[in-house]
Amino acid sequence: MTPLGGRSYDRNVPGATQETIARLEGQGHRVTGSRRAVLDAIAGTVTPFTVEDICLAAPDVGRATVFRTVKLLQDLDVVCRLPLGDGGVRYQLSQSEHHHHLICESCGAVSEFSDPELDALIRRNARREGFRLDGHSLELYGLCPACQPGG
Amino acid sequence: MTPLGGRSYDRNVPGATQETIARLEGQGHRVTGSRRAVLDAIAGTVTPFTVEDICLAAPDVGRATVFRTVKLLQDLDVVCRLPLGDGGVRYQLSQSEHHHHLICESCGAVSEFSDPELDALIRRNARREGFRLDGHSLELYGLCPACQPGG
DNA sequence: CTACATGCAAATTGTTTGCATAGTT
DNA sequence: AACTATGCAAACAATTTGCATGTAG
Repeated sequence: MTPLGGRSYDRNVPGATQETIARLEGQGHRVTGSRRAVLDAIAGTVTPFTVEDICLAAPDVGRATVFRTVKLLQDLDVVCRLPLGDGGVRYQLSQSEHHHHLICESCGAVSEFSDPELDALIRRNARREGFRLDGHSLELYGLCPACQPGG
Repeated sequence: MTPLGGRSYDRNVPGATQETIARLEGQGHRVTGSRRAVLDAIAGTVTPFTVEDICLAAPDVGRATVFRTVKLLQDLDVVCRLPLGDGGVRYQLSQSEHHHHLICESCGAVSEFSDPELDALIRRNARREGFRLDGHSLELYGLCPACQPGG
């Protein structure tokens, strides 16, 4: 993937779309208008996004196609599914580095952070239980600075 | 769904049902036959369970009531929802201590662990980002000992 | 007796599939 | 031209809701 050394949150990098298109071609998938539209929608979305977000951002693409495309992107490891605590299904670009989510229960904002020390500790716990770790997800729920009383 | 063998946290403790009934009464909720049946079903289930599991174990209780009861138990903090990677929804008794989940992507087994050091690190990250932390969820995905090649 | 709980079925919501057609390569 | 992808609608699956009836307190 694009070696974006970029910021942790806000918008997805524009280059990601181009690179994904290259990957589609490389794997023998066709680069269609619908797929471009979905990729653009994803690139313009604050992570993490829902299928609904994409449908709104790419209104000319049918729902079924959005679902099919998101699934395809999952298979290509371009996006990954994010199991949120509220049961809602979200996706986000699979980024090179691990990050976790801070979810504001008041305004719904999602920001990200990463902490190598935390990841190391997680790996250690998995090892202790005899698990072969493939991935993990960590979400913190609370109030963002702007939503705190007196903040 | 393959039960996870040989661990200490396989079955739910019998006392939990009685305690939950006491809590229901204490909060002004009625203790009905359906609710008892659902609680018994949960008590007899290997964690984590699905709504379907309960419907099978308590066939005389209508589906809607099972959903309503599980939601009530969530509100009472008797059970908690588990966001699994495959999108399936499971629940389990909220255990006394804070814990995290190890989810086997092969057999679906879910085991638990807790690590105060990890929790402390999580709190520190939230503080650094200015978040007022209310809760968090952490799931690790991988292969359990039994499902590892050569394991 | 009164209000809350239940069951059933209809209504929602979220996701997948069948099929004829449009679009890529 | 060959074959894949799309859109639409119907099919599904999971969960919620309206309402008349049952029942715990």
